[in-house]
Amino acid sequence: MSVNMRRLNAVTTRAEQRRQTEMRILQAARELFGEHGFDRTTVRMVASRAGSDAGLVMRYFGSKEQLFAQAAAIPVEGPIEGSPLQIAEQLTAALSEKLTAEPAAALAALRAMFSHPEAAEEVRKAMTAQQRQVAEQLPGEDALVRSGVIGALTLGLVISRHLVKLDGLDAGAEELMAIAGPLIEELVAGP
Amino acid sequence: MSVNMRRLNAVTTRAEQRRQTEMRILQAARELFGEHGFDRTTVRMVASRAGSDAGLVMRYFGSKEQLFAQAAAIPVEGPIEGSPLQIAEQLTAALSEKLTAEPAAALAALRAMFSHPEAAEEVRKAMTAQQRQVAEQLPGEDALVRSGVIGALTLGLVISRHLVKLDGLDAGAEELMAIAGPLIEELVAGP
DNA sequence: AGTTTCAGTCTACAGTTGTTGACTGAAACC
DNA sequence: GGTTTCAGTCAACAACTGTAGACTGAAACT
Repeated sequence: MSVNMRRLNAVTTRAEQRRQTEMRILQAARELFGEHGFDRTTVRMVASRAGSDAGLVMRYFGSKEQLFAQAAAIPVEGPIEGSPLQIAEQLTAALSEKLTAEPAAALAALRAMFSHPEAAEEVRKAMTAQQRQVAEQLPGEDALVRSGVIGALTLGLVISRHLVKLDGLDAGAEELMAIAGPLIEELVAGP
Repeated sequence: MSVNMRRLNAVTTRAEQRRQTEMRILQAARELFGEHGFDRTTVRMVASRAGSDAGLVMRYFGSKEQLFAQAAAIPVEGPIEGSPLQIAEQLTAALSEKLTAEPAAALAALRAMFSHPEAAEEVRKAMTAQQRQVAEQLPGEDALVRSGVIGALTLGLVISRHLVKLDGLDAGAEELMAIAGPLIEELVAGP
């Protein structure tokens, strides 16, 4: 009982304290990058919201770029496969989730895409990968174009709802899906 | 013949020289704002590409903000009206034009929208106005939502094509319209 | 011809930013 | 108990930015 034993009244050990601080910084970064984009978010702002210090942010994450990379990492989406009908179901389910989910992290990546070339490239890669995979399983000559339109529709809906806050798109997710769902089915089925 | 007569060998008068310089600056601003967004574009970059000087840009346009406002002004779109069939036609025509047109100015506005709050508000206003106007003429209970989805689809297509450069969306505008057109018709018609 | 205007250039300033390094105190170890 | 480690703080720097103002020379006017 030599190591790690002095945790009697100390509520948090040192390693855990650090982990918590890192998480607070990362969360603050996600929020701020999502609200103001990469360029308008300063390291000092992040540190301040996290109740921390700019120097510490640098030490823990290396640079603002690396902090951003961790904060706005695009979650990898599972493969979409099956019969056209199943594909349509999975696509609408994915869209529904994107419209419902807490938008902080996704917004950070989307915002950055418009001012931060590397982020744009990453979004492009993520979208292209999924789009290609879907296209392979769609019937028809213009499968790639149609799956591209599906991606565009998804992107447009997410941006219009969470970023532009367009009138009407603040409707319930079910109502939106009732309208967007058939469009996706139609795009999956082809002409 | 006292005024404006010394234009013998002088290829350009002074007033015209100035107008040309202003135009060069404005064009350079459009290009650079479109390529790099508002924050990543510096007044010096604009001046340099225009073969001019940063101080001069300030004197002519007042501030970087005002320069941007002029460079990225959103072109006012004509009203859309008529029978649902005519509306669908006008909407598809508008989309087709947005997919074909030179994207510099539009990109500047779009890029800025995600990092520049005032620009975001302006885009929101422009989109909302058109969307409301369209919604008024659509049948059905959920007209506003459907016209919102039309806006989202349009936005998503423009962004995916010009900014993300998504695979498949680099197809000819006709091919794209052959796919997107029916979707718009369906959204206009309602359930 | 002499004076005024003004397009264009150059220099400087004040504020902000990312980033670094020295310092401090308490927890972790022997 | 004494030493080491390390999370957290503070102050400073170098680069860059928007912006202002003084200056220059030639065109425009009388």
